[in-house]
Amino acid sequence: MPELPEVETVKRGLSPLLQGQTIEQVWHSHHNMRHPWPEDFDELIGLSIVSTHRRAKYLLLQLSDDSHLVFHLGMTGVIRVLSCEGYQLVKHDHCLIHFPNQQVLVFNDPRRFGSVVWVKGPLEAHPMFARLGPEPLENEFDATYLTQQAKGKKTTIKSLIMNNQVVVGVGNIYASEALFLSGIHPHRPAGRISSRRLQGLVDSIQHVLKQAVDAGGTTLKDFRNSDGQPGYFQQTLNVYGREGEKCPRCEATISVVKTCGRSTFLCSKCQR
DNA sequence: ACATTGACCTGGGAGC
DNA sequence: TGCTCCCAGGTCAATG
Repeated sequence: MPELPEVETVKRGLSPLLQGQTIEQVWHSHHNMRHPWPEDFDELIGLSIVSTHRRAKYLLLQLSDDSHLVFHLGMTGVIRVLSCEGYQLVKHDHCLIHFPNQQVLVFNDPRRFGSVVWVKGPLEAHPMFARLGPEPLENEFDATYLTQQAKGKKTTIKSLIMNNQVVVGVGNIYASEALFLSGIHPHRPAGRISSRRLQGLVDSIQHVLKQAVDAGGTTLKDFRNSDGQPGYFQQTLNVYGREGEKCPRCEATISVVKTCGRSTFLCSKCQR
């Protein structure tokens, strides 16, 4: 289940394999993904990949005509670059991109929450990107900003930090973890938290995301990086998926509650 | 305008 | 063993 650190890990793995490669052949399945397949997909042929980037949970391939091929991994998407010699399609393969060096990019996604979109204009003008908030690891995301975003909001703090218009890349796992680290109860109304505590939350979000990036992402069920290797961050999760275990800070028991339809793990003694 | 819920989709695990 | 049910969660449309 890729969040920001997982997509960043994939990007770092793919970058040296893709940079400078020219697209020689493309194929996509006829299954519906989150977005329809580009009708002119074949016109990718002949373009080359200038650089790879990440914005929020989107993986961006900048092409030689200044367009971007955008991948979203959804919940279960995996992108790998393999030798195309003798490569045979496996179940849930949805997109192949062949390169002249006998390598092929393979996008496999069992649940089809992911997508591949070809954006030809400026990214920030595309509806998918137009309303995205700042990157959590960049300077724009700080206590002043979060305090301003939280002001007057009745929604829960967990819902606020998972809102892409407020800040991108914080999914269910890292939201639970950051709220634990900063001692804030996930159900607390966002507008009723002091800016001092929001500063702590910003620090926690950045800390947990940096740690996870350094560990190569979290592996829960599905995530594999571009080498097919799992991430190692799950070994350092404090509360996520640990219902019934003891809080690492106090001796209370970790519980799970539902917030906006998502499981939220917390220590109700440490988090107020 | 803001806040919350449901739909999308499949595989895996629990329970019987 | 095999069946059914439920859950996982990112995003956005629909609803409150």
